[in-house]
Amino acid sequence: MSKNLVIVESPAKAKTIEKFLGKDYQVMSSFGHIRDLAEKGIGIDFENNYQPQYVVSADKKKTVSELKKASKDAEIVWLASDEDREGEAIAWHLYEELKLKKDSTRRIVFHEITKDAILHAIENPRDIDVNLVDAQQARRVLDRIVGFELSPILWRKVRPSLSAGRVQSVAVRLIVDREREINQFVPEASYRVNAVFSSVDANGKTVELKAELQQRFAIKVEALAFLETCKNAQFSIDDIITKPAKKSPAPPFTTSTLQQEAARKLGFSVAQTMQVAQRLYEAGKITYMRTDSVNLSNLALGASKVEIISMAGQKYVHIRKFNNKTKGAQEAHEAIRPSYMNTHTVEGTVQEKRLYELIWKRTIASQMADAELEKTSIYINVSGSQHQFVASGEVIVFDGFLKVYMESTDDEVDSEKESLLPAMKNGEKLLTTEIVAQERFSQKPPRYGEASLVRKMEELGIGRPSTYAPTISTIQNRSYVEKGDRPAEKREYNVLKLKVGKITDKIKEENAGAEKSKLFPTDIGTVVNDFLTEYFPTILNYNFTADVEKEFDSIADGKIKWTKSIDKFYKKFHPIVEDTMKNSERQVGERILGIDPTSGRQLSVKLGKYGPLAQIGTSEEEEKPLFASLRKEQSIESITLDEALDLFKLPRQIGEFEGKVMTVAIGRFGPYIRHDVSFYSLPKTDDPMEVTTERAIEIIEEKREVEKNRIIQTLGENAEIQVLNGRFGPYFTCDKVNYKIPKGTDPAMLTLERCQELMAAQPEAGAKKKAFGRKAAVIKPKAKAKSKK
DNA sequence: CAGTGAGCGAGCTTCCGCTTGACTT
Repeated sequence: MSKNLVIVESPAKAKTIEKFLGKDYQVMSSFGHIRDLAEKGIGIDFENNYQPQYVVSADKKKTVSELKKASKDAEIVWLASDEDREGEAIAWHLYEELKLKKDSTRRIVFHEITKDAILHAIENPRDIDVNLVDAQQARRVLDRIVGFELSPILWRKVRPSLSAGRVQSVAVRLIVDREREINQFVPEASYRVNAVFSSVDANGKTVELKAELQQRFAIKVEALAFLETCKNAQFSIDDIITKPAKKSPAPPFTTSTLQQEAARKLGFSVAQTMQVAQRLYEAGKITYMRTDSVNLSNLALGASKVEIISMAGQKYVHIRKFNNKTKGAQEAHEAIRPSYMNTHTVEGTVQEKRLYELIWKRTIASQMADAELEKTSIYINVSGSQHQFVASGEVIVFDGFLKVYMESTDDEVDSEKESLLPAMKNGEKLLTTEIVAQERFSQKPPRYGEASLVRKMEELGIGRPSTYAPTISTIQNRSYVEKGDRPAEKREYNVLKLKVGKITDKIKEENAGAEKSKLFPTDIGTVVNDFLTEYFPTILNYNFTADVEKEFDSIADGKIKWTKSIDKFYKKFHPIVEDTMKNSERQVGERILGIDPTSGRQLSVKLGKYGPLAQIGTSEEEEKPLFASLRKEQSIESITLDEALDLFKLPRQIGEFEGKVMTVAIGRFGPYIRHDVSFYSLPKTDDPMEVTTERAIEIIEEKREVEKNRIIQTLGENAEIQVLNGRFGPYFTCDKVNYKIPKGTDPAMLTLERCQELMAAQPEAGAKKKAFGRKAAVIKPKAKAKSKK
């Protein structure tokens, strides 16, 4: 039996620390928080000064009893949870729940998992910081009050099972607000002028120089006038300016920056990044992945230096300490870095390899020298005009950290890469090959993706490293926002070109504004957001979290009692909750679009029981209203009267075939043709409003042809085995279970025996389920009930 | 797998932050 019990939050951490401390120390993990407010009801005693009702969570019962047992046997219990608000609370909950004694309990903290740091911590124990614990209790109770009082309002006024909270509701607001900005955005056009100049260099060779006019023209007439002056103008170099410049590396990764870079460079979703990082962490390959700190341990700095020297040389080393600038950062851990800097690559899945490599490069680069550049600008005069062209180029004099890593940006890639410029002299005369004035449009604000939303949240101090990924999932699970693509829109632009003394004027077409995997607000998200912002502007304010954080800081500093702080909030908040519950209307987000010209009745859109719908007439009128669902890509907010009217043109009869009527309509799975009792999906290329009788018959016959070819052969006495052509290629089916056919086997040549072999080799799905179900039943009774069905 | 849209009204849903597994097509 060990004399000392050390309790940390994470089991992987426990394993590492145990190695440092030797056999007198047993290290166990609490797996995070061990208890929380009661799940049933609100879990706060409002009659008794907001007394929190704590309960050991169901999944922590086992952990707690194990810890209790070990703590009884130990002489000293060392509470080594993280040094932040949550960590302090974990230590306190452990102290309370394990019924520890003050004399035999020590609170210790360390920011990095190194032997020195841990030994140092053991030598410098302290007491539990009660004020910091109280700040956490205030945070916890506030979040419970906000979440559990707002959500029921939504159940009543909008739809059951919805949710609201300090973090998620503001995250949704960011997306709704951005969507409105985009909808209201009016692109501004201007003319950008580019020229290609030529000259002869010292060796008599012709060289080219591309330059852009420093000013843009707002209107076509001005651009044309400028090109006119260029017709007979002289072009000469006015000045050449060369300036040194430098680029510095980005700091090492935090959770948020790792999520952003993995999204940009590897295309990972936020959740995927965290899963892969978790595996690397558990394998001991990287430090903890949920952190807001950019700090590196001295050990890591030293190891980085060694690596950089052996890889690139001493002059590439530049050891830096980065400062954290993010709001509310609590810095309980190090930045995310490789555990061993001399491990350049790891074994594992492709994803693990790629993420590790990213982390390694980012860490190493952060300790490397600045890149030194030389920026050159050549200014070119145009006789008869005060405007100047400028050509700019950039040369890397010393690559520094760029040798290993370059941070990506969200901005569209600037297509004109700056590069080396030809050698030229002041006053040199230039000839033009062509000058082009091209109409350009200002860009609308980009929609948020998962990672860029996380970045914005971090900037506002909303959410924590451990909650970014879950919050992003929650707002999608509640259908407040959806991840989706928007195709590019065709846009015309004007090009004026001056070449060999002649100006041509053309209209060209471009595709602009395509977006992939971005977050779009749904109608329900918009309705919920508008409702909450109207009635609870304080909570929905982007600064609400930052404001309450200040309050929590005061509590942590001992300046104010946590119950007093909560009381002040609750006394203002709760009456609004009651009032809203009683006096607000049911929220359907109705918009009246205008009058249906054929019936003269009102046309409106709103949220219905099964989603957004358009409605002709009102329920007060004698004649019943007509209804039509909105299409998936339409929204209450942006649909126009004409678009809504079109919805009522379906279902549409499109003639007869084999004596039966064909109708075209749009269902849950998109546009389809209905003929007799069968349904035929319309290919994407066919517009349901345009489909002709002939085309419909063609589609029906095509589908029948495919159906006919579906069965390759049947086997067995009662034809119980069918070899079929499916969406993913040939397969065979028996007893409603599908089986794969190995590559290289001709499906038409399959024999009954071979099929039976394959069936034996691929165990039946039902049997598998049963086995899992029984195993699960021991731990979770619910899983058993599920698998029986 | 493709038509809905009013309604008896039971009993359910929900927050944010710490941490890992357990389950599965």
